[in-house]
Amino acid sequence: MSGHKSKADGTAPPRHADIARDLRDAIAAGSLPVGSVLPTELELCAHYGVSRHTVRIAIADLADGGLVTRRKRLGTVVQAAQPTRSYRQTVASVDDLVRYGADHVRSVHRAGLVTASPALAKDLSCPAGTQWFRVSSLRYDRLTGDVPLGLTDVYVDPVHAEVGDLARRSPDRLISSFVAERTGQRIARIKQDVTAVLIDRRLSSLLIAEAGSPALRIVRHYLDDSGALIVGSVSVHPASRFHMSSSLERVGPG
Amino acid sequence: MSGHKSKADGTAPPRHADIARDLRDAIAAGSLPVGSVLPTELELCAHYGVSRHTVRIAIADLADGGLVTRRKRLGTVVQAAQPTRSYRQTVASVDDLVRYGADHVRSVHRAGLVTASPALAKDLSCPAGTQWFRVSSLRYDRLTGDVPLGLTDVYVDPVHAEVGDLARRSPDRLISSFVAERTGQRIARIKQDVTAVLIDRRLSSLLIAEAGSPALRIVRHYLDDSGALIVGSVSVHPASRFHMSSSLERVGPG
DNA sequence: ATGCTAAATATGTCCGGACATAAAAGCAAG
DNA sequence: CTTGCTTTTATGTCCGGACATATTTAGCAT
Repeated sequence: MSGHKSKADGTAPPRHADIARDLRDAIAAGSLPVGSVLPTELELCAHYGVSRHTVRIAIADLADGGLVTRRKRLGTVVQAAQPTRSYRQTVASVDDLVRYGADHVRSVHRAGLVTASPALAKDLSCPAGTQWFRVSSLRYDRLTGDVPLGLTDVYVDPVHAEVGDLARRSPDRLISSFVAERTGQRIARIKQDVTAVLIDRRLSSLLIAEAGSPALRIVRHYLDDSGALIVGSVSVHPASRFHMSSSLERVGPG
Repeated sequence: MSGHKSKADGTAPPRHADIARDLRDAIAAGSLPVGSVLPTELELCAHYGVSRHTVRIAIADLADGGLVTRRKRLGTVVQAAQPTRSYRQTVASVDDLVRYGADHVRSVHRAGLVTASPALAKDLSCPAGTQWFRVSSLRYDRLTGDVPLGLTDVYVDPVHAEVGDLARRSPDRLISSFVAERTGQRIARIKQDVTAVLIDRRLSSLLIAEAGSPALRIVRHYLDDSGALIVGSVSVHPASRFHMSSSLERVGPG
């Protein structure tokens, strides 16, 4: 151990950082390709001449960066070849994501079973003909309240049809959170797709907006840990009343 | 220690998680307010009857969530009362943010000095009448190349007017990165605002898209560490050729 | 009162050991 | 060949000890 006291000159990194960097380089260089299993903790201890504690800290760093995942018996599996995280957008909740605040309220317009048309099937990445329970709601600003900010269709498995009533009774809460509660599933990932559309004649009367005027159309998939779709949603917001703001900050080294 | 074997029934969380939750609750409840110092590691060991290792894991969890920061001699200081980071969107680079990949190329359409109109002043959060050097570029898909994916106006301080030539010579690189390099400033934060517009007559010929058709309009501010605007940009993308996809994943506890 | 130095304090790194847990692999029986 | 049980394997939790490091505090000299 006395050899390691030489780091007392203040210029040497901790051992675990060296090991993490070594492993990170090996992954990036392809010698530990995506899908491969890292040497076991004990093998790495032998290889680097360090304690298991030190190896674990190093690997935890890789896991935090999303490069590897760890499973008992199977080992430590490479998930990604690059630490890809240089900018980060953080939101506290799904509410923040959709830019609704405390002054917005939802009004359920209609709810019921629907069969996925080819267009809806494309939105929800499901087979055409799939049955969904749809809750359509208009979103208003609580203070002004006169015209809707947007219309959102939320799609859930028909076994959760009771969320229609729950949504009516709790207009301040998102439907996706009701479903997550009732199923015990956790929303682990949200995929979002934004595009621009023209408001058609059907939406124009609902949204009290001129047909042909521009709107943002946002499709969201709320996914659980295994990647299964828990809830889908399709929102349309007249451009004049709604925009999406976000902020990304740099993390890690430049 | 034998009392702790009772967690072998599979239902009890690890001890470090209980301690982290306790501390998190105390912080949220205000008994450990922002700016205060947590009990020392050794005090927490005595209080919870656990080893220092266990306490450190618990506090590391709080530190990862941004609730506390740790300093030698001073101790562990509460930074925030709420864990604000539940979902995270990560992008590797500014290129990824704007959804341009290796198969897209930029063609400079025009470059020159402009004076900020009230509308532009609103976009760039600057006083009307401010002078900017503007570089207008069309973005094409390298493979298909026939119609533009969008038009982007980038605004920089006129002292950096040479980026116009740089942009012409390196059509694969973002102008914001040129500016950052030349000024030695680092893009620390990117603010983005997305809305929907109709393509007007001027843009329709540039973008080879029908006037009145929908498009995404994206305003971005590239900010340095002090929050100063380094570069502004305004992009318009016909909806039929461009959409914004993003993915947010859950971090930290449910 | 000011400045410098040494001591004290709280966190950071690392070691090694023991046991728990999840899950893959192996083996035996039907 | 399939099923069920046991063993083995790799990670996860936790203990306790030792030394290093950054930095504040206390003490002393001018």
